[in-house]
Amino acid sequence: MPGNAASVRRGRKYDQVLNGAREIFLRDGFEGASVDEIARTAGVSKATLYSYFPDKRLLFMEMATAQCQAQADAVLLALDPSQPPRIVLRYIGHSVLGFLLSEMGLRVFRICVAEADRFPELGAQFYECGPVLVRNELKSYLATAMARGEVEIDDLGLAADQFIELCKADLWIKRLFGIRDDFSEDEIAHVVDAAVETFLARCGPSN
Amino acid sequence: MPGNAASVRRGRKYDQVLNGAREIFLRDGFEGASVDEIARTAGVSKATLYSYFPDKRLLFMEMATAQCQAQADAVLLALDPSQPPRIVLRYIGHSVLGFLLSEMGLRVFRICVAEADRFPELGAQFYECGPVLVRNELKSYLATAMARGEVEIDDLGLAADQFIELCKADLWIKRLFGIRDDFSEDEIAHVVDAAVETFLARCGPSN
DNA sequence: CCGGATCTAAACCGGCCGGTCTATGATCCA
DNA sequence: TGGATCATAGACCGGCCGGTTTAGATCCGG
Repeated sequence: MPGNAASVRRGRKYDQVLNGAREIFLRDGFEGASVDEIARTAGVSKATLYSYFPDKRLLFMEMATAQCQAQADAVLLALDPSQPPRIVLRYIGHSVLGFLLSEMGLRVFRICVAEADRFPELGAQFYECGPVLVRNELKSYLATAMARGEVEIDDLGLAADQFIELCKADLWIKRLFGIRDDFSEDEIAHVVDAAVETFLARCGPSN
Repeated sequence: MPGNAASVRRGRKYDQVLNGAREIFLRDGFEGASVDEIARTAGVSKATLYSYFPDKRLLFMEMATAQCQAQADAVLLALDPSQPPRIVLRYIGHSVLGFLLSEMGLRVFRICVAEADRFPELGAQFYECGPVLVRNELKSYLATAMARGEVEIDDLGLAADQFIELCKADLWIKRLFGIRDDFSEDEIAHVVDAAVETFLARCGPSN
């Protein structure tokens, strides 16, 4: 359930405030965003905003974790563990890259990374709500695939991490540092396919 | 040569200012760092600081790129291309992870990521001075190794990126989000070895 | 020992920010 | 209908920041 942090009130204007917060935080970052502008964008007075959220940081956390949850849930919903590795890995690769390369994924990641040391709960919460969920799902899929004899893996957790990392190759770092802004479906498919090939070369059935 | 940005003056106090800037920026981030404190730490008056660097952003860029250059150069210096893939890949893996997991590497990365969109030249410059150098060196090593028949690769650039990404698995994201602060040599060696194995499983000599 | 360049401390400026408070208006339920 | 709760606009506060300026100290080559 979404009630992560203490003393966040629910009520009629809750979503309204959160939407305004998302828009401004993602546009301007945590430090760059002004509470006045969030309130204005949300169509709410500053006093109202502060009656729902005790301070700026809690407001940001609530927004960021809601985004991650929604994203991770959407990915996991459509995953079919009965499919063979090539299919499932490609699906996960495209999902993960789709989020990481998207405007929202990029900005949430940037802000969480930037604020992680001045605001440690945020880093942990982001990690739990996003990367960990996908990683665990992939891990348990790999376990079932191994039970079917489709792959052969000793360290499931590390293997899952390796595959996720493989998917990021080239594209993600360029996006992160603004070298490139968007990528064709072909480019993404190329990287994902290469990730699948490399991954299965080590633990695939031919092994 | 270090003269990247326009209108940065050289002089007696140049390094002094840069050292103060490094200390405060890495401790507090870009927004968090105050120019007053940088000047104080550097043992220099604010007026002097502004006579060397036209503004805070240029000062930060100069500091960040100097750090990256130094780091990348140190790695590349000790690389011996005549060694076989397992040796060279392990060396590069340990070097890259050593930097990424270090206090300085972490902070430089965090700040550059955070400021990349409000400050696009910084993202590009960091990318060029750090990741790209290592990637290119690895790429050209892979080319020579392929000439010796030790590996078989069609897309050298993508392969280099894949290996770097494989090295990050598990450890780096935990460090980035503050889940863990330090890692044993054994943990690092385990991840690097797994990266080498996965990488060579696809393109190694047995293939 | 002089004179220009360099450095210094500290005051100063305009501006923005997070957060509080006040005084008024809307809503709702008994 | 009346009173309590909730929302509103916006003034207000203390504080910090990047950057400029001033007025004087210090250095150094000739």
